Amino acid sequence: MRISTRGEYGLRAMFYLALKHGQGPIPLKTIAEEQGISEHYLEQLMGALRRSGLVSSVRGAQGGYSLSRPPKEITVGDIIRVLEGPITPMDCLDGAGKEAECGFLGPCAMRRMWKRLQDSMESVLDSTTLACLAEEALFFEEEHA
Amino acid sequence: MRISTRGEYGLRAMFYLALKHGQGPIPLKTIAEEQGISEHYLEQLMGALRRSGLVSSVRGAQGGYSLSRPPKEITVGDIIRVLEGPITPMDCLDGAGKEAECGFLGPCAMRRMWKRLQDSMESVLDSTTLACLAEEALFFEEEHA
DNA sequence: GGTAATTCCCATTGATTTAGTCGGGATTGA
DNA sequence: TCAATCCCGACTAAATCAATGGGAATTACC
Repeated sequence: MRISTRGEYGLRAMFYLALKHGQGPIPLKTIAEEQGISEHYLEQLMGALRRSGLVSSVRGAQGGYSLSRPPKEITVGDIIRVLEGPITPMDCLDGAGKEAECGFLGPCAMRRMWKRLQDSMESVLDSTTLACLAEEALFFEEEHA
Repeated sequence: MRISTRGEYGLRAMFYLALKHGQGPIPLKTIAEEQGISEHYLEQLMGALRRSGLVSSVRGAQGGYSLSRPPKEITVGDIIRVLEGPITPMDCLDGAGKEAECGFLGPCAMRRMWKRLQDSMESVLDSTTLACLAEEALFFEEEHA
């Protein structure tokens, strides 16, 4: 039940981009250094985020990555789904016909429990936006100042 | 964010034992056949569950496994923690001093988000007992009859 | 007491995933 | 042009997953 470094690093990178939103493209190198992440590894993650449309990139000198939507329109769930796949504790909940496998479609009590778990996970991840995170970080920074 | 087969199989086995609770020890072979799980693999899981005190075992002929507490006193969370480790999306939430690692103890907005996720997961898993699952299964079986 | 049933324990293995690394090619601003 | 940057595919070492295999210890039953 762990998020891997893909999700963790990817979210941290996106959080950083949210803080810099509106300041033009940020080079990968800056993000990686600032967040203490291997540059090459982060590159792979940013590639996935770009292909999914969450960030856009500009090549060449002065290039870099930026959010393709405002921070309040990007949820943590969006990011995690791109980097970690569907948010589900059990494959049988992931649509795509896989549910037939267990042979207890109707009366599978465990499946209903897993579904409740999935719903509770998605409700947290889909209700938290990058803007939420940035705001929260700012609030607690002030409080500790 | 997936439960592995350890948690899945282990829960299924425990659910089966809950249905048979009070009928004496159930041999591993029966559980494995009934639930379609590799006997040898399930053996390892039952070993862990025994060492954690959730089931007790009787060796020799007529032996087997049984729940060491009534089904309503065993939660899904109990089982998952034994077989999958602590329920947490991120290591830094798992006490034991690991939290210092990220260097953002106070103002880490992401950490607070992960904590909310963890809480929501634990609240589902810790509030569902084997008795709940058994009851639910019975209810839906009737409904579909 | 013998035997079959059964748990218990340790080691091994093949496949997959994770968390990177490496090297180079394409694009663009100055 | 050239330096900064993104882009892409291949490779790898380590860990984890999902078992498999072999055999020792225990016990009910005849």
